[in-house]
Amino acid sequence: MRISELARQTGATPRALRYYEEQGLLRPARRTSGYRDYDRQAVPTVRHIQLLLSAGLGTTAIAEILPCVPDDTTVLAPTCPELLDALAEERTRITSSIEKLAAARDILDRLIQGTPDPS
DNA sequence: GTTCTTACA
DNA sequence: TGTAAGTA
Repeated sequence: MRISELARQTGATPRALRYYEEQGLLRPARRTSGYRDYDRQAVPTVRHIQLLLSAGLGTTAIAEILPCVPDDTTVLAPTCPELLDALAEERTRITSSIEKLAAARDILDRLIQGTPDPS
């Protein structure tokens, strides 16, 4: 199928699909016309990419995880240790971000309420 | 008409 | 990422 068809089936814009390819997330074949030619597997693969993206993972992390996922998989289940490691690392990063944001929020709370800061 | 690449805001 | 330009 061509790019617009894959876009229709996944909700991703053609722009995003080309970007995924640029990031090494998709490797569509090429027609003699130069048009990208995606196979059916591309649909679930793009859905996996979207899921991982919404989980906060970057394209580089996803590029490492994708090869661990059987392309015919419906639900993304941990298949190889690399996948678990990558997800665990991302979770650590997210936890760290949450802590920093919470600290920033606390500071704002004190400023808003005019409470003297603990230092 | 659709897609491609490149480039800019 | 959206969009415009100039092609194939």
